[in-house]
Amino acid sequence: MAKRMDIKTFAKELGVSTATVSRAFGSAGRISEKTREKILKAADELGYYANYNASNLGSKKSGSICFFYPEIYTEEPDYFVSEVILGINRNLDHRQVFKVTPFDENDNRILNSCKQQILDGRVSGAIILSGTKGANILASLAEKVKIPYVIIGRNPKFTTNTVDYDNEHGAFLAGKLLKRLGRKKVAYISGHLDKLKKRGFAKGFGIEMSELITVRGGAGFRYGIQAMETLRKKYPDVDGVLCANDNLAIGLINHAQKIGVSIPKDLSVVGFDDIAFSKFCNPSLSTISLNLKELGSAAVRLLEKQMSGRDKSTPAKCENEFIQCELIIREST
Amino acid sequence: MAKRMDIKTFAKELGVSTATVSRAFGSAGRISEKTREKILKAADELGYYANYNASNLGSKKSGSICFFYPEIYTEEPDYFVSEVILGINRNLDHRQVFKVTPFDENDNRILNSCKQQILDGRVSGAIILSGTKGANILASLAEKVKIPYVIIGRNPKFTTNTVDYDNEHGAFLAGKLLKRLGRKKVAYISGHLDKLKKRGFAKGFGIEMSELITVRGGAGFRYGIQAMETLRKKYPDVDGVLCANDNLAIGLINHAQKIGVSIPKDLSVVGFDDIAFSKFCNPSLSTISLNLKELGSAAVRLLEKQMSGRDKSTPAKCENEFIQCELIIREST
DNA sequence: TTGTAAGCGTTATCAT
DNA sequence: ATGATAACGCTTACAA
Repeated sequence: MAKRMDIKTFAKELGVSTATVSRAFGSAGRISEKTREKILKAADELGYYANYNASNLGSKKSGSICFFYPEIYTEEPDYFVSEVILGINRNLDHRQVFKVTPFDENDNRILNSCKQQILDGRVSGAIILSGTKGANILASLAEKVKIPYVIIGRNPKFTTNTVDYDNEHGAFLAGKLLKRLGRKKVAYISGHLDKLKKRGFAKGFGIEMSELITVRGGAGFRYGIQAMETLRKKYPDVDGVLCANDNLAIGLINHAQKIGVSIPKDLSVVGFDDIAFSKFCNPSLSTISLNLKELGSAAVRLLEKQMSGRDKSTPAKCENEFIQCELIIREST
Repeated sequence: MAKRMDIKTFAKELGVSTATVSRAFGSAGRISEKTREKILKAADELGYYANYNASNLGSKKSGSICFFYPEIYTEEPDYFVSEVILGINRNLDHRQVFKVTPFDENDNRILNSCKQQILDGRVSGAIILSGTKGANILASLAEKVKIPYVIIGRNPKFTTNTVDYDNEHGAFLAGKLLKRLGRKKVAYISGHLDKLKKRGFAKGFGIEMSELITVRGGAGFRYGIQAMETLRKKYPDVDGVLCANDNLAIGLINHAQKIGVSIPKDLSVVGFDDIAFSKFCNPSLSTISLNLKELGSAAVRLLEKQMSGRDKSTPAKCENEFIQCELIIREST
């Protein structure tokens, strides 16, 4: 890094003290509007900026807002996450620095690096996408070091500061829909957070969970293709499916069309998440909308509530936000 | 933040000096393997971590690798960017902290915040997605403060440390394809970085640029729908299009099908970028592949070359990387 | 409202 | 190989 002007030489240049300069940039007052303006103007001209690390060290304040999420897609971008990020970004005060950090469940080096970020003061607020062990570890850590954090997704270990949505109810709606459409035999294509989805789906369709056919899916289009293959070979009489996520559904539909299975005539397909693409596939995808962007927005609201209503030692505990699932009926059912 | 153990008390606890503790975590040697191990073990047990800001301040080293990109999609996630990020993430040494920072061309507050991040030492290496004024500003800044940076995309103002790809040639391939398919009249649906694409497209199809019909598109599905409307109303005889990006193409195809235009019979559609989804639409999308992930990987390679082969005051100038465009023929042509 | 100076928790320089 | 200590560049009592 190039050497930059420091506060001392800048202050000397202006004939004021370093304290005054510092105050000009802060929001604590204790400075006349006139000198503040003078200093800000001079800073702009002379190119003075406070050193970030020094500033944080001095004030004992720290870092940026950080979004931690498990990286489960490796070949394709995770559209779910992309849209949540969109929601976060749009609602975050843009003076806040926002950092996006994927972590790999199975790579301890990466997970440790995330842990350390929380521990060493780089993160002043964390948004954590739930659903994996790693997420739990990070959330516990945030709790322990008492930084504001919010968890997206239900998590039995954390009952406060979460943004929740009801996978079970969403899947229930899907099951009910397929029943109403007169489908005879349904299957669930698994992926992520399957337990609740299966339960809801079976209930909605009016069968026991034990009767529900489950086909292994995954995360990403290709798993949808595989699942469709399995379906054809092992369960040719299935005429309705719920997929654990939209990508899976899109891959499945794609392959169905290739092998001459007509959607929705032969097979009704319901996705999960409602990513932006779902509206633009052909056939467009019926799906359970999780209101992804709203999920991100709510997380930010919760985080900011904690950061503001806060005695300096402990972040406030906030009530949870709840995001309603919706059934979006399009052409694939 | 909760108060944590600092290096002094930790060192005292162990009966060593703070310097020794510091060395145990660093890589500069000057410490016996035995004491290092002892210290690392104790740190783990007692929960000691170096404070990030203090550490950076002391060493005059700074921050993280940062990816700056202009946020042009607001309603939908930017899939182009998502895939580039994937490429970056996969190739970055995971000890590096990676920060993703969208900026808004038109919001000076955000742009300033980015500038400040570069200036105040938070960023130790920048990857900048080119194509906008803001990108130029940030790149100039990086150049000025002498941090390693790489620019993705051609930029006449920066002739070194760039990862380049040839939009013009890609579009040329698209034009040639449509010609070969016997299409009579083509149009270009605009979006981003249009000039070179138009030139290449016209050349490939064998017409003058002035003869090329251009329909206003944008970024995002919805603009594809609009463009298809325009096409129908104003240019019903167009039988082949190149869209500036895949989203545009997908939206266009979607609407075409709704209004009874058969793809590719009535209209051949070529996209640009080759996002993951293009393979899974129906019809699947013929497109110019920019090898998005490879773009990210190359950027990291270049950045690391600068950071390693570096005398301490100035990052090395590195040769550019060049990523080949490819024509991917699928069902939409 | 402003200045002085004591931290903030490291790293790096010199000794030893 | 280790220890003492002066930076590092800022913030914030405390004084004026």
